[in-house]
Amino acid sequence: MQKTPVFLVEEEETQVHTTDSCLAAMKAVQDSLYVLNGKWKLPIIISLTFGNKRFTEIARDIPRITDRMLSKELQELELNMLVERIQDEASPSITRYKLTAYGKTLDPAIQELYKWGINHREKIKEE
Amino acid sequence: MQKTPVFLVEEEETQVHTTDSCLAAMKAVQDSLYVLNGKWKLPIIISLTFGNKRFTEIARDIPRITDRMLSKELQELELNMLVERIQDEASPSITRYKLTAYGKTLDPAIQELYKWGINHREKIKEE
DNA sequence: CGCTGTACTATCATGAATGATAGTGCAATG
DNA sequence: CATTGCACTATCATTCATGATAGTACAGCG
Repeated sequence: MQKTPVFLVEEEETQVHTTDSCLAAMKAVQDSLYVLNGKWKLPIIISLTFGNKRFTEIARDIPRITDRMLSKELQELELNMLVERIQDEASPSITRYKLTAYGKTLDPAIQELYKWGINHREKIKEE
Repeated sequence: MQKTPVFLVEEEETQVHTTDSCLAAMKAVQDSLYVLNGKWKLPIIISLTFGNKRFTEIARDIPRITDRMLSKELQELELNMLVERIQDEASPSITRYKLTAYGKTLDPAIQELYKWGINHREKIKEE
């Protein structure tokens, strides 16, 4: 069995060939976070998992968000095809936002972050 | 079969009682992100999932990170009990960092972010 | 017609996060 | 014993994300 040429010392096992897959993992995760970056993207997405919403409805869902931020983040989410702007057919002056199918693929990740957050809050309380 | 009281359907239904669980979800997710915030926390954690490492080893794993940032982030991760600083018993001048058991509980979330990141990169390539 | 609500955009200010650079004390190494 | 590597810390500069505030165009409503 040939080992790939790593820096080693002591228990070689500790360090064997970390870097490739490690780097790949870091990159992938950073790709995700890049799309979700900023303070408000996930709150917005979460708000929209509860139904299609109008601008002000989202704003009301998310404490302390400003119009400027909501507008900006929605645009970025649209660019990344996570969120879609839709016009009401009946009254076209009404705009709504909805999660795209692609946006919904974030659900498993959000679920995990949700679970961990809940758990973490518990843990903190115990101290 | 009783349904939990959810929103659904146009008009009033769209907004019925979203806010409570929605807010809870947002908060939990934000709790998670609060702990993982910054550019480097997840890369560090990922690096450490590949084995206990010394300061410079982690630094080498993560392109472009500076000593200052690595040091700072490691401290925060320690404070949050995700990472542990350990002294080698044989040669106590050697410091290593390891993921705590608690730190490992982040794994499912990281896995999902990883999967999504991979998938997203594919999607982008297709365009 | 005036008022309120919606869905924004524009401008400016600020603070926090990060980067760049330098320096420290200690250990091991040749 | 000089040099290199390790594991940091300190200081300063800069950028970027966010916040604060104001303003716009359009619509529906009474």
